[in-house]
Amino acid sequence: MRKDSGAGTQKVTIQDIADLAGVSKSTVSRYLNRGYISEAKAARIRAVIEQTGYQANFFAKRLKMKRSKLIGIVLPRMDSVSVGKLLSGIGRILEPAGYQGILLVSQLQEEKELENIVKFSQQGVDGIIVDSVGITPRHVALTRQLDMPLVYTGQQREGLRCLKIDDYAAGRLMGAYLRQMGHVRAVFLGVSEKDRAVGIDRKQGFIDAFAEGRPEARVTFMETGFDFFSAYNRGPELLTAGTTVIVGATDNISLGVLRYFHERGIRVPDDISVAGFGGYDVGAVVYPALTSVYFDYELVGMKTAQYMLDAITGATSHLGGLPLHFLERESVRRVGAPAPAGSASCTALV
Amino acid sequence: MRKDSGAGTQKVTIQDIADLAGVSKSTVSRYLNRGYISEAKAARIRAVIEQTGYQANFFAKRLKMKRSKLIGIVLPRMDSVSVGKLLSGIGRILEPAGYQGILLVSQLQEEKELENIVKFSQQGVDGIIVDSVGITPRHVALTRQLDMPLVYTGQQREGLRCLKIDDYAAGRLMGAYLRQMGHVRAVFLGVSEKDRAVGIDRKQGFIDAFAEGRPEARVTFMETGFDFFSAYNRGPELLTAGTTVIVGATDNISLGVLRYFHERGIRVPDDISVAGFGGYDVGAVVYPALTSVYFDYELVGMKTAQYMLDAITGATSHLGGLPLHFLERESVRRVGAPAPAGSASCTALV
DNA sequence: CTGTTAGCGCCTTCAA
DNA sequence: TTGAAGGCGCTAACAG
Repeated sequence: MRKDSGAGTQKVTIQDIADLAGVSKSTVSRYLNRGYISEAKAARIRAVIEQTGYQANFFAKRLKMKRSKLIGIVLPRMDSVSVGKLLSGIGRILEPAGYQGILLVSQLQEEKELENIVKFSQQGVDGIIVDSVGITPRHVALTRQLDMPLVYTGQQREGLRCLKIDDYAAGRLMGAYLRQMGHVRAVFLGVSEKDRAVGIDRKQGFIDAFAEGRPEARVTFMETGFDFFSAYNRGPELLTAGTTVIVGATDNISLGVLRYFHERGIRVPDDISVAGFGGYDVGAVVYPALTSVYFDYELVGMKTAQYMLDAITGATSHLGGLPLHFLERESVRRVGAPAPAGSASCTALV
Repeated sequence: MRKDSGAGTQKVTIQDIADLAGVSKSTVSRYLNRGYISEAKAARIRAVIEQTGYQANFFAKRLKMKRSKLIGIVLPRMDSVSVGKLLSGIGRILEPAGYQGILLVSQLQEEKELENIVKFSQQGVDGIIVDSVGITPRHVALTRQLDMPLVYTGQQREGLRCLKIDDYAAGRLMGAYLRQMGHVRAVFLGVSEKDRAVGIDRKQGFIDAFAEGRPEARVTFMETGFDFFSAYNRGPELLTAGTTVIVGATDNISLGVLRYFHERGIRVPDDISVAGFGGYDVGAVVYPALTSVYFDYELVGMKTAQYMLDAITGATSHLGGLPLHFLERESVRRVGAPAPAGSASCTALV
């Protein structure tokens, strides 16, 4: 005798409902997938399923199907706004396609990142999205080993599926803006060069556009971490002679700088200008509101997920570009002679 | 002929390595699980596994085992610092225990939250953690239906496994502090009462402690959303006669208020005090730094996960309390006569 | 249109 | 200790 109701999910199998409906397993299976059954039996089956609350066993199904409808997502960390947005974007695409994301966090460690990729591949996910902090040769090798598609975001590497904002272009956008605002000497408060995207490309883009055709322009580089506080602690070294603007590689860094200046009674932007990258909401709430380059991480997530889906189905991807948006707010002031009008655009499509 | 190496994971089965090692499937299986095999065969098997890079098929294993080692996590949203911390905490416990979290996001919709729980139950996870925005009778009913443990966090409900910070106590902590700082008239800028934890408990705790034994004390309630901007927009209504302090139900709300006051040239805390809840890092960077009650969401995550594990293994949980920490920073000033010394403690264990 | 027959890859008695 | 056999729940030919 079988528990007829109330009891938990998962106990009743396709066989049970076949018996109850007086048909065979395969008929039920057909009903469940693409029909080809008489309306009469379909109705009976439907009724039985209804009243038993039958749910197909996920693992049995996957074992047969060879496709898990699961996408592994490897993240460097969890406690970051940009990661949150990225995930929202990924989910926005994955969910309607019937896929589900499953996460593993690498805690900013390369070793763990690799491990996580391997772990996912063992679990038979259909694809892996990696928000990497740095793609090494080992990543490349591993990626080739795997028999499932990998899509990287956050970092870029020749020959791999990658999708990220154009950090170099973002840097240029900021560099061009500050140049046009008349700044000549800047401090770029950046992060480790191990992070190629943020540590190198973004910085280099800035320097290139800032210095372009101006031998007198000077950018001093200083390194810090990703959080407010480590930036705050670099505060005392920031004010070198002639510097008129501090550019943080991320908004968080710039926020730390803003705080430091506030405590020292140094007024922004009157005494010195500050700018950042990311365009987080919080930058609009502090005062002065932080001038920044906005990255639409949610869109990055969406495109990355689409790239993944295309890779799975074998479709060719037409992803278009990732727009960069310049947020001119309050933390930068114009210095020296006014630049020629109309020399800076506010939105670039790269 | 079989591809001997290089090729992807997942193709080689237990049968393959049995053949290669000249033993039976069951022997290999035994080797994989708890041994009981001669060292000789064990060595041969080990070698073969090594060189083939064999990985047990996840789904086949789960199908047999009835345990997935997967914990479903239902989140209201992704783009929030507290959710990120919560997840970090959960991962910290789950991972060493050999479990893995798998996420579904409800986008703050009750309907989706319920759907997500059902979805997980179908997938055969071993347990579900729900960071809920409001536990309804339907949640209660559904929880009873399921044959796997559910643990709620974020909200509380009799008869369900719940684990959350004590919002009432947090409210009291703030209320007591402001009272002791001499404030008499406050505006509590809170959220919808549909969110019982934040919308009701936190507020009520504040009111109770703030007004305790002081018939002259007055708290005006105003409702807003969870983001800076909706709080910012309530700015014009904030300054009612005699009000000396604005308490935001979350730090984000208070940040919006701070910005509004800044724009109006209203000085904090000289002209008016502001305080919040959450104790996010960013509150330390704005100026004045925001006085707040700190919630250790990472710890909440850890305890929640532990609760889950205990529920799975049938162990009884000894979870202890969740500490609340008062962050006295710069945004509140003392008004009127000094309160009797030593009447406020800075840390409460609840 | 439907039932029968095979497995998917793994774990687990059950004898040997 | 080991191998053979059975089955987890489901899908996918294959005949009818």
